[in-house]
Amino acid sequence: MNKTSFEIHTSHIHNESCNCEACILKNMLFNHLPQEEAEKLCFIKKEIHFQKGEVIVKENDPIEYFFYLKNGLIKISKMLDNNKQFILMLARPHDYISLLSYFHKQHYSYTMIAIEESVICVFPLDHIQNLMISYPEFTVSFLQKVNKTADHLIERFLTINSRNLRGRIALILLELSEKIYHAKSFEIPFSRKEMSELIGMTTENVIRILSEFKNENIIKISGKEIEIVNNDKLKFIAEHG
Amino acid sequence: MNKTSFEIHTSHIHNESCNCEACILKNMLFNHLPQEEAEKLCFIKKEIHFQKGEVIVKENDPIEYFFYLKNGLIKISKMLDNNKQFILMLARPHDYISLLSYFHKQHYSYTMIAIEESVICVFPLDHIQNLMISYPEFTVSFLQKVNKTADHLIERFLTINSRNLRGRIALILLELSEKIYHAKSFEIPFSRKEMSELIGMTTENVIRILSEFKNENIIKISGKEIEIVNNDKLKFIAEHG
DNA sequence: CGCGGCTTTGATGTTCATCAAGTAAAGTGG
DNA sequence: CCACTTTACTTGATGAACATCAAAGCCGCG
Repeated sequence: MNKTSFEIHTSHIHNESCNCEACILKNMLFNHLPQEEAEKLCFIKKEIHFQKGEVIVKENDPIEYFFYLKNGLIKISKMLDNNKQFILMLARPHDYISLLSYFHKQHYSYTMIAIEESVICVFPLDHIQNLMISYPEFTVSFLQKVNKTADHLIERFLTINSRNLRGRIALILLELSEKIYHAKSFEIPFSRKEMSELIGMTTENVIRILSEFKNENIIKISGKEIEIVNNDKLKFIAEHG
Repeated sequence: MNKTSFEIHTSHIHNESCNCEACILKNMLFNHLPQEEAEKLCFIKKEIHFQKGEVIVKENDPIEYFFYLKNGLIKISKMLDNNKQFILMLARPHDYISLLSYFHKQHYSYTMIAIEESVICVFPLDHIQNLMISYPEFTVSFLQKVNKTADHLIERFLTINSRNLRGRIALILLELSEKIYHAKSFEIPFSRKEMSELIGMTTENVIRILSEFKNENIIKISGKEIEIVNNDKLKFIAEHG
């Protein structure tokens, strides 16, 4: 509980040859570092693999590394006072989700859990901090990323909060379809309970509304397999619901 | 509408002698600048005064200046899709609220309105940006501030959202009493309508619950004058309500 | 086979928004 | 300063949205 999950899961670490050009160099953040620093980073980094459901970091874990999501999908959540989880957002590669907690606290404010098989790249925290002092443009681009992530998170929160339950379910289905899977048919990557945590409602009502949508021929659904049949209607519900 | 309020209100600008030692030097942010840069900033800055209710910046205004709140109290809000305002947070001096929008967008994400007589200090944006490149520690301290503000905002949002209406009213009354005025008796700095926007409920219910608290001898209230009589009970409601 | 966790549906009750209507307060123009 | 208008505040009645409770089916696992 008071150690990072990184250490718990060291068996997952893969030390690979430095083949991250495709990742790092495409990345606007690292564009602000000279070639040699980028290569050094690439050499230093460790890749850690997580299976679906594995905890990457826990709320209140000490921050000991800097990391970012190379590929996969994770959920970022926070415990509420009533002992319920609330999922703040889903994060994909290049969302720089780790940034939200860094640099002003010693401990993570949020829990991050892989909801699909994911790979994160881990760097020594002090190395990144030194780079930030040496290359101010690098730091500024961090700042931009943090602001963008925070804005997105607040926007999402406000949007979900101003919708009724049907609207919320519609929103999350569209998010999965458009932002994550880019497809009308996909497998919902979480349980009904997780889905309820993602949008702040009860599990029963998630199920009820999914059934409604099914009966209204807006979706086809069986277990976690879902197909969006009437996309326009779903969009209408998401906006006006 | 497409100009910043700063320009609309130029009559408010006061060019004063540089007497901001008490403000800037006490400030951890500016500790990362050399003396001469801090003095230059102090000389460049313009102070702008706002009366209660005046708009400082509007959502979607272009960001043309860097500013921070020297003294006073402001509310930061955002328009929801249903055309209702939601107040994200109250900000006091040194909250660096302006930071939330900077550096990744050309326009403000939020509206900021003075709810008490307030003074902001305004700097040319490019000057600050140049300082950020020249003094990385300064930039890092910005990053810390932004993260802290974002964390606080999210925390507040989640807390309010997991309470029933009585709990929300109790929370905001305690926030005013403990964080803003440091007193059991104070004048509520906003209307019942604004209060409802601050905690996401209807005006009618704000009034209803204030009346309930009055009848239960938890508070004395008359117009905007309020006195917290039973602080423990209010705290209980805020935590368990 | 039996147990626990996840899912589903139905019945019930609470919480809260909405509507309506009236009072108080505050600004406006003559 | 007073009549007038507008805005803020207050209370009650009603209904809708949603949580909670209860019960049963399903499925994987030991």
